[in-house]
Amino acid sequence: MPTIKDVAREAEVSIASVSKVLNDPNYGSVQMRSRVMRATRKLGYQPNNIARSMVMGKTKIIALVIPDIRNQFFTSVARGVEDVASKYEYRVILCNTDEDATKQREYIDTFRSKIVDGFIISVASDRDQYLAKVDGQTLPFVYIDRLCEGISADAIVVDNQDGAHKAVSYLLELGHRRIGLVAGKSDTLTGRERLRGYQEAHESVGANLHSDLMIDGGFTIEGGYEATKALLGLSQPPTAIFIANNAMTIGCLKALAEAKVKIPDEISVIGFDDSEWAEFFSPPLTVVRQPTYTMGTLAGEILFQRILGTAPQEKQEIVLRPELVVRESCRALS
Amino acid sequence: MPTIKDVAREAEVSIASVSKVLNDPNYGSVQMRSRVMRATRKLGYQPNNIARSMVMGKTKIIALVIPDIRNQFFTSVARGVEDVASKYEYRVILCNTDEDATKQREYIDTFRSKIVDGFIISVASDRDQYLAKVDGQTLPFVYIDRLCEGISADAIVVDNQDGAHKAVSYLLELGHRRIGLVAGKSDTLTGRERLRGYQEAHESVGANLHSDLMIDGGFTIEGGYEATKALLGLSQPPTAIFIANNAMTIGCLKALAEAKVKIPDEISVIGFDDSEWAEFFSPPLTVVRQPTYTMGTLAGEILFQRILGTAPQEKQEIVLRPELVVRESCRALS
DNA sequence: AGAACCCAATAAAGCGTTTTAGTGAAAGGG
DNA sequence: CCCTTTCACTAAAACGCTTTATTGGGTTCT
Repeated sequence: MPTIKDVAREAEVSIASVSKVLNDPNYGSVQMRSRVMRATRKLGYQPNNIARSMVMGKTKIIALVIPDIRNQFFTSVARGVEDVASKYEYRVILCNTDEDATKQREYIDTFRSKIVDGFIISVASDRDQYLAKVDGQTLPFVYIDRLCEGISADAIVVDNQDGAHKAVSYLLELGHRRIGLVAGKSDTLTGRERLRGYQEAHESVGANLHSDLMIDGGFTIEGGYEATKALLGLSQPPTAIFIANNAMTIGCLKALAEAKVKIPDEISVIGFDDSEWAEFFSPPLTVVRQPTYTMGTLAGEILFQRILGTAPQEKQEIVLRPELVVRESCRALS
Repeated sequence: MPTIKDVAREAEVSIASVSKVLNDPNYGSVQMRSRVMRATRKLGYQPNNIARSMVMGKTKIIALVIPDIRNQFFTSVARGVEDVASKYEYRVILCNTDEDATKQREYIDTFRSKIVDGFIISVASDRDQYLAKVDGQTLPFVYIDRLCEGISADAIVVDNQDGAHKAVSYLLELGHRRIGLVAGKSDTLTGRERLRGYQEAHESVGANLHSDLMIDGGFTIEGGYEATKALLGLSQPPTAIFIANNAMTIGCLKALAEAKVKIPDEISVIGFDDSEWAEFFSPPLTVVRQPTYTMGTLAGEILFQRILGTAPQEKQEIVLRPELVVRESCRALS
C-alpha cells in the first residue's frame, strides 16, 4: 500500500503539500495540484484513516449497543442510525449485548479506548451503573428506548406507559376484565413503564388487577412462549392478552397456535411493536406501533450534534408517542 | 484521558515498561509490575486503540456489507458474524448497500483506507467489478450468499439451484402445472440460480415453462407485491407460487391478502427462507430454509483464518444445502 | 528604494502506542 | 578473576498522517 510519502516522492513535492491538496482542492498552484492528483491516481493511493484518526482525534465511527439485532425493533432502529451515520460519513459498529450487563461492560470498555467518537445505547439493565465510567463530555452517547435513570445523557424514548395504557384501555372498552400481561424485564424502565400503563388503565376505569395475570416474559421469544402457556393454564384464563414487546409476541403466538386457541374468537391479542407480517397475519394483529426507524435517525442526529459540538449544553430528552393500530385480533366481549 | 505517558510518570518507570507490563503480565520485576498496575488503576488508564492500531497494523475491526439489515436473512447472518467476531475480540461495522453498487463502492473505499482488517460481503450486483480493487492479499474478504464470479475469494454459499429445485419439484409432485415464480434480481448469481432451479425442476419432469409466469421481484417487498399482483391478474393465473426470497414473500402475502385469495385452497405458496413467524402463520408456511446464522459464523471463521494467516493458500468455497420445510401452505391439485 | 504583505511550498513537531537496540548490573562459568 | 550470559529496564525510532512555523520570492504600497 502506498503512503503519502510515496505520493510526495512521485509528485516531487513535500508530504505536507500532498496532505494539503488532498484536504483542500483549492490549495496551492495549479501545477502542483495536478502533479499531486496524478501521482495519487497513478499509485492508487488511499489515505490511511488510522493515522488520520490519531492526529485528528476522531475515528469517524460510532457504535450502536442493543440487546439483539434479531429483534425487529432494533433492526429498524439500527437501519435508521446507519442511514444518518452515512450522511455524516460515519460508520457504525454493531454491538449485541443479549441483555447481558457483562457484555455491555466489555463494549463500553472498548469505546473508552478511543475507538469510537460516540455511541447510542439501549441499556441491558438499568441496575448496572458502569456507564457512569464514560464521561459524557469526552465520549458522548445517547440513550435509545431504554435508559439508566441515574446517569444523564440525551435520550430518545417512547411514552411506554401511554402505549400500554392505550392498548389495555382498548381491551377494557371491549369489555375484557381478565387481561393477561406478558410483561417485560423488570430491571428496565421500559418494562416497568409498560407494566405501569397496564395497571393504570385498569385503575382509571376501576377494574380489578389480578396478580396471577401478570407474568414476566423477559422480553424474549421463549419468555413470551412460557408466559403465555402459564396464562393459558390458569384455572380462569384471560380473555385477552397484552404482550409488552415483539419478541414475546412471537412466543405468545406460537403458544396460542400450539394450544389451538383461536384469535380473536377465543382470545384477544394486542402486541407492543408493529412488524411487517402483523398486517397480513390472520387475523391481522392489533398492535401498539412505535416509530422505530425515526427513533434511530433522531438518536443519530442528536449524537452528531454532540460530536460536532453543535448541541445545546443541557441534555435533551425526546419522547415519542406510540400509536394504537387497530386491526382484527381483538373482539368485543358480549 | 490519561495516556501511557501519565501512567509511566505516576509509576515512575519508562513508557516502554508500562507497555510491556500491560501486554505481558509476566514481564519485569514484581515491584515494577505492581507499581504499573496501581498507577493504571489509579488513573483509570485505558490504552488508546487507535495508536495501537497504527503501530500494529491491525484495527481489530471487520465489516459486514449486506443489502439491508432489515431483511431477516441478513439480520441472522449479521448476528452470526458478530458472535464469532466477539470471540476473537473483534468488532463489526455494519454496512447497508440497499443493492446499490455506488454505495457498495463507497464502503469498499473506506475499507481500503485501513479501517478494517477484513470484511464479509454479500454483493449488490455481480456486474460491478470494483471489488477487484481490493487486493485479496492485503485486505482479506469473504463472500456470503452472493458472489462476483470474476473475483476470487473464500465464499459461503447455499446451493440455490437445489433449493429452488426442491420447492418447485414438490409443487409439481402435488400436480401443479402453472407455477408462478417471483424471481430475484437477475444481476445476482443467487437470483439466477434460483431461476435455474425453477426451470430445471420443470424440465426434469417434462413440464412446460410459461414465460408469463416468471416475474422479477427484485428481491424487495414492493417487488414481490407487484409481481404477485401481476401474476394474479393473468388471464390464466397460477395455481401455485414460488417466491425466491423472504422480502418478496412478505410482499406476496400482502398482495394475496388484499386480493382475498385463500392459501392453500385457492393458491399454494412456497417461500425461500424461513422466518420466525412462518411457522405459526395461518396457514403455516412451507419454505426452503437456509442455515442463516451458521452462514454468518462460518464466514466469520474463514475470515479470521485469513486475518490470522492460518488459512490455506487456495480459496475455499463452502456450499450449504437448503432444506424444504413442509408445512401447510401447499395443497395437492386434484 | 525600502517596508509591508502575500502566497507557494516545506521542514519538522506531534498524535499514543509498540518494539528494537542498547545500558548497566547481577549471575554463572572456566 | 575475568569473560560471558542473563535480566530489568529504558531511550528512541517507527507507524502515516495533519498542522504549525518558517523560508523565500514576488507584489504592492509609500
